[in-house]
Order: sequence, then structure tokens, then C-alpha cells
Amino acid sequence: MGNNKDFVKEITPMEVDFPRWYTDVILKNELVDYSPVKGFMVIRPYGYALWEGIQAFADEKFKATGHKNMYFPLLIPESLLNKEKEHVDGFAPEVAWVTHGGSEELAERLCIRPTSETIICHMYSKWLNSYRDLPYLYNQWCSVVRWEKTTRPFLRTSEFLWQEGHTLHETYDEAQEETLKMLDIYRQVAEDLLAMPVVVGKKSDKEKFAGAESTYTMEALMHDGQALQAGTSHNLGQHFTKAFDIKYLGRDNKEHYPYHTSWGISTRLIGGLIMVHGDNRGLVLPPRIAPVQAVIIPIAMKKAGVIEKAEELFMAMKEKGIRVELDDDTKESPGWKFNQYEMKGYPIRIEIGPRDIENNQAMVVRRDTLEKEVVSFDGFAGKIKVILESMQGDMLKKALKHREENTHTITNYEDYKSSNEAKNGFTKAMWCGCRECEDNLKQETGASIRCIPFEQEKLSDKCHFCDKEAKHMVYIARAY
RNA sequence: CGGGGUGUGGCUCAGCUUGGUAGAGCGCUUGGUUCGGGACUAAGAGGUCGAAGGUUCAAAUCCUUUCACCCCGACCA
Repeated sequence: MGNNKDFVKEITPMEVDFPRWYTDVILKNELVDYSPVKGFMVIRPYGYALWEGIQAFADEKFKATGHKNMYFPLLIPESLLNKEKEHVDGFAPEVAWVTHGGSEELAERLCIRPTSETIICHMYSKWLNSYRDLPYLYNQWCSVVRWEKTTRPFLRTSEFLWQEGHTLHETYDEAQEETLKMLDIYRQVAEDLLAMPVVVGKKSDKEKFAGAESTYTMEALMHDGQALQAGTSHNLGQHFTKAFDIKYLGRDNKEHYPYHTSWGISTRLIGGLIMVHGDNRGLVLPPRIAPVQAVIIPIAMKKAGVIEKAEELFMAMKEKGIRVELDDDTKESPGWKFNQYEMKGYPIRIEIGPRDIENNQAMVVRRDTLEKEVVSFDGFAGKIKVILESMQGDMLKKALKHREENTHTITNYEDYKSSNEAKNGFTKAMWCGCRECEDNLKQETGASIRCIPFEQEKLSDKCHFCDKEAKHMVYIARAY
């Protein structure tokens, strides 16, 4: 009962039941709550703050690379959705339809956007005239709806918040460059902001976006050994621009179809953040994304000088730009607060009591390692800043180490099929590139080809699944 | 859509087998004492037992139907 210090009361240990650990963490932390409609989640303030952090970081990078934000409507007429065949085939099974306006049945039903290529292309076709207008570099922050059968907060919900960038370019090469540039920004969001290491690469044809020429992805490994697609960037070629008749007059005074990209990251990243860093006490947030980076907990607040010193440190840290909170609530005991803030994943906790003040120091505890350290009041805020910075790097390293320890190299397919151990984590394998091998893998093991990484290694000349000549090294894993 | 599970104060659950008119712990409110790893105490507030129908003198409990949610698969960011 109370003497087990390894886990926070009411959070199921992850070794016991990982999915339950996950739901416990998000519900106890009040990141989300279930709404009356299945699959639709309420994102509560602490959860939304994480999304705002991701938005701020990504949006700044989008703007810095010349993109502007816009907003397109929620509803898309069925006729528009139907214009690109692969696209509609891919999305039709999961769109929600609006059939009535008030009590009147609509002449044409409207779909709630599952993604906005169609409506955006429709508008682009009206706007684009000349090569001088290109490139079109636009993005929108919005929510989309996909009627999912199985939903889990953040990881897969029927409605989710995301951003979708949609760009047009004069040449294929420019579009390709854009696709990879945005993927790299996503990699920065994952690695630099969320301390979540990712494998970047290309999707197989089976896994690519409906209507894309090629899809690029970043894949992260969760604590339970399953992969998570954390962001995608698509080179859409001219599939949509031709279907939507987007044309411009080129330098040669002839009409041309531009090349098109789209790219997105979503609130799913928050699920990844939780599952990469969390432990049995709850959330562990990297300092850069943490809504609160440090909390000061005064001990024995009524004793002379305690509150004053706590406030002084609070102000000093605030001035240094640290997102800091002072918990001077008298109702809860310090012990309760310690546990509470550990559950919430605040990177640093500062304990300050009469004994500390006598010694001109405070007790500083890091959330990632739970190490306690005595820090002198002299230059205190600066020292906290240094700790926060090193935590960010340490957390990325720790997650990277976990991924490396759980990345295997296939020896032969039969062994892989029969071993559950092998399926836990990423496995590198050689692949001939054919669809049949990919389908068999999925059916026989539940794992899929997550991506063809940019960083290739030659493990063998032969495909591990069929013995034909190998084309690529791929990462395979079971995925969320 | 298959397989499993759960619906009882805000939360976790007991009560159901064997019908008798609703409980505990936590949380919440107010006061006092506390405060270095989930404090103690006193007094309170709070529930048409998921919904509908049926059996019965009487239903949280038995029967029928239904709805919702969670977990595991297939589909997907």
C-alpha cells in the first residue's frame, strides 16, 4: 500500500498493463476527458497547453520558411471529395456526413473534412494564374474528423486537432524539396522540442497517403515497443492539381499543372510525448514543452522568512524566463504536493524550508532522474536554467538509448514470426519492395513496414521475406 | 464489425447469489491543529443505483430489451 514508492497511487504500473497506465496518466493529470460522443475527446487546460507549445514551436518554423496561415471551411461537398479517385477510396469509409440543414434535407450531402486537399485545391484552382504566383505556401490549424472504429485519447480520436500545410510549386524538384524540408521541421518538433527521437524515411506504397505520389514519415518508438507515426509529409505530384484543374501560365506562355505537397502533425504527438517519457509516477515532460518548468514548494510556510525567500526565488526565476510556479497553498502537505507534481511531470521541483534558508540553499529535484541536489541561493535562477537545459538533452539521449536497445536486426523471417520478443521494438530487415511480402508480414505477424529510412544499411542481398533481390532496408514494427 | 469487460454520490468500488426501500474509502465545504515524501481532527453537503419495460405487496438485486463506455483484434494520423 502506502510504502510502495515506485508508483503513484492510482496509476497502474506500465509493466502490468501499458494501455491502462496510459489512460490512467492522461485522466489523472486531467489532460483529456471523454465527451458524450464516442471518440470525441475534451482536451482540458493542461493537455491543451501541451498542444499550444507544439503549435508555437511549429508555427514559428513554418513562418520562418515562408508559409502563411489561412483557414478553409469545415464542410466539403461530396462532389469535390470525389474528384480524386484514390483519395476518395482511401477516405470515404471514414467520413462523417452532414445531410440536413435544419429540417431540410440537403440537395448534396456535405462531408466534414477528414483532410482538406479537395477544398483547398478547389480554391487554389480559382486563385492561381501565373508562375509568378508560385510557390503557394499555406498552412491551416484546424480539426478534422475521421470516423474511427477504435479510438484512444490523443493517439486516435474521431476528431483531432492538427495543422495541414498545402503548397504548390512550379517544378517537381521544388515540391520534393518542400516535402523533405517540412519533414525535417517535424523532426525538429519531435527531437528538439519533445525530446522524442524519430526515424525518418519514406512510406511504402501500401502505407502512403491516399492520392500521394510519395509519403514521408517520422516514426517514434514508444515505451511498450510499439511504433507511432508521429508526422507525415506528402509529395502529391500532380494528382490533385490535374483532378482539380489547377493551372497557371508558365514562363513559356503555356498552361501547366503545378506540383503539390501536403504535410501534417496532430495532437497525436502528445500521446507520443507521454508514451516516450512517462514512468510509473506519471508524466515526465521535457523542459521545453513543459507548461510549468519548475515549481517551488515552501515547507513550514508560517516560519519566519520562508514565504519571503520563496517569493524572491520565484521572481528571480521568472526574470530569467523560466516558467515557474509557487505553490503556497496551505491545505495540502508537502508530501502530497511532491507526488502531485511528479505525476504532472513538472521538470523541476524546488523545496525550500527553514533549514535551507539557514544554509543559504534549496533542495532541487529533477523529474527525469528523481535525483535530489542542494543548490545554493547564489545565482540560483541561472543554475536552474542550466539544469533545465541539460535535462532536455538528457531526456532525448535516454529515449534514444531506449530505441537503440529495442531496435533489432532480423536474422530470418521464420524466427521473427515465432518470436514475440522480436516484435517488441523496431526491426531492421531487407525488403524486395513487393506488395505481397508486405501483406504477408502484416497478416502473419501484425507488424508492418513503418518506413524505408533515409539512412540505409545493407544487411543482405536478399529480401528477408521472399528471398528475391532486396531493394531497401526497412524498419518493421507493430504500430499504434 | 468480431471477442472480452464494466455501468451504484465527483472518483474507486461494496451490496446483487438468497428482493425488504442505499453503504465504505477517497474527494468536496467549514473550523482548529499541522507542514523536509500522499497529515490529524470535528461538523457538514452530496445518489430517481446507465435507460425502458416486465414480475412482485416490495426491485440496485429477478426477467426482457436497449444504450453507453473501456480493453483486445481487423481499418486508419
